[in-house]
Amino acid sequence: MLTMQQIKADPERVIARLAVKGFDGRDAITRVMKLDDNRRALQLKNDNMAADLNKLAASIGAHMKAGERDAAEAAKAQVAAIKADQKVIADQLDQAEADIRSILLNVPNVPCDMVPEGRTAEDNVVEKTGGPMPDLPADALPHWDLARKYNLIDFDLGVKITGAGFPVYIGKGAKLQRALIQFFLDQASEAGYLEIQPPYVVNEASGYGTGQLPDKEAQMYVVTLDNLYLIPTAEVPVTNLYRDVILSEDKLPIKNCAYSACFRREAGSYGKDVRGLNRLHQFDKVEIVRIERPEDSYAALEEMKDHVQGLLDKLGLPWHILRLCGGDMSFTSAITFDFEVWSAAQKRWLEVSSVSNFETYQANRLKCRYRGADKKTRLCHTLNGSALALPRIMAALLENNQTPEGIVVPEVLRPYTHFDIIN
RNA sequence: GGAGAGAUGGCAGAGUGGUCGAUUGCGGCGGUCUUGAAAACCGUUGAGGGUCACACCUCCGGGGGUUCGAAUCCCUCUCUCUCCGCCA
Repeated sequence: MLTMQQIKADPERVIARLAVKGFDGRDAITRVMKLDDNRRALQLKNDNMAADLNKLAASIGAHMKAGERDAAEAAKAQVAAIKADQKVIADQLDQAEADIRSILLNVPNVPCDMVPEGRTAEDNVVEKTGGPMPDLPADALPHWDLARKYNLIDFDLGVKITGAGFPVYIGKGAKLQRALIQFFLDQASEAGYLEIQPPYVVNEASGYGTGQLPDKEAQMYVVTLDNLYLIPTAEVPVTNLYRDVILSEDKLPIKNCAYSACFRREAGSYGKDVRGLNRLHQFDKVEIVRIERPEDSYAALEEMKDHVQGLLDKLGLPWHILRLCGGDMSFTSAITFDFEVWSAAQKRWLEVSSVSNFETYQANRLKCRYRGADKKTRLCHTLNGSALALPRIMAALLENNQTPEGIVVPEVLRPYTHFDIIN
């Protein structure tokens, strides 16, 4: 959530930038500023009354000791009078704080200056393109047919034991998955990310920390008996490691990576969007997370983009980077770059990574701060990105690398798969 | 699942109604001493609100209550630990 400081620093700019996200924030921002003025006035009144009460309470003790019963009783009467008034003020103060919070929770993050205007995915800007475009024959198969042909993935078995969107990987399909995970983790380690193996289930507080709650509980699987949530991404447990902490500045930047299974309910899509591996309820992903000093976060973002691009280049996949327009960005992000790979048989781009800077938006809710050289505590910037999500990488690899002899495994994966072709 | 104990500052650990935002130790920071370091000694060291800066206010797991006054008493919730049972 936004901080009062950043709103008060330049409310007009905040309103103008929120409009880029298609969010009309004028009402919310003006109201929240008024409420905050009111809150400060109430706070002052409340504090002064509390100070008086403290003094009176102390004086009662002194009077009692001195045996001055009457003076003590008089002070008690005074206390009772002030307390009644203070109760009213305190209630108003609580209300003002609650109002501010509930407004701010519904205001999205402010997109940074680099974010282009636009409403939908159509308005995203292609920033960069790379990788070799495959030249497949007209009868090239989509990955779901390849998966069946080579017995790599069984979607029907998944339906039998769990339901749609829970594929079963078999044989070389399973090994290719494992190879990709290990490859991604090794690459991240090499780039200086500390590997974390987090729980796949988190508590309510963590859900709030990264913003899945209170809004998006419908997108998560919930273990109601224990009030726990299956993680939709490793971002949730890993980022929450830094909830309610004050880091010393020399600990920054923090660079973590984590493999996890990810669970998403994602109801509401259909057709070719959900065919095969395109959209699943359970999938695997390696995530990178960074905690940065504010002045370093945009350099970090570039580094993360380079890292993801490097992975795609090493796998030999054709990719492009989209700079998301305001309307297509997530609620919490200040800027997001999506990586898509070309799926040659489906003839469409598939999103495989999303790299974002949240600036202080997430850190504010998490209370993730650091202490600078001046001893002051400040909010960190948080960033994360997929590096990478497996299913669509798998889909593109299968489709793009199909040959009459079989599916060729990219060079970099062979040390992990121990085979170089699927046939 | 059964029984018991506990939750206090970065950590350890005192504190059972007022002088306690909290003894002490460790750790951190600054200094004295030293060529330098260690040791020793001295000082300092939680967070949030508020203020130009002070003052002042709040916070001893969360919430509620008793009291003029609560870390301390009562209720309640959550979590952790120990023992037993079950178990990869």
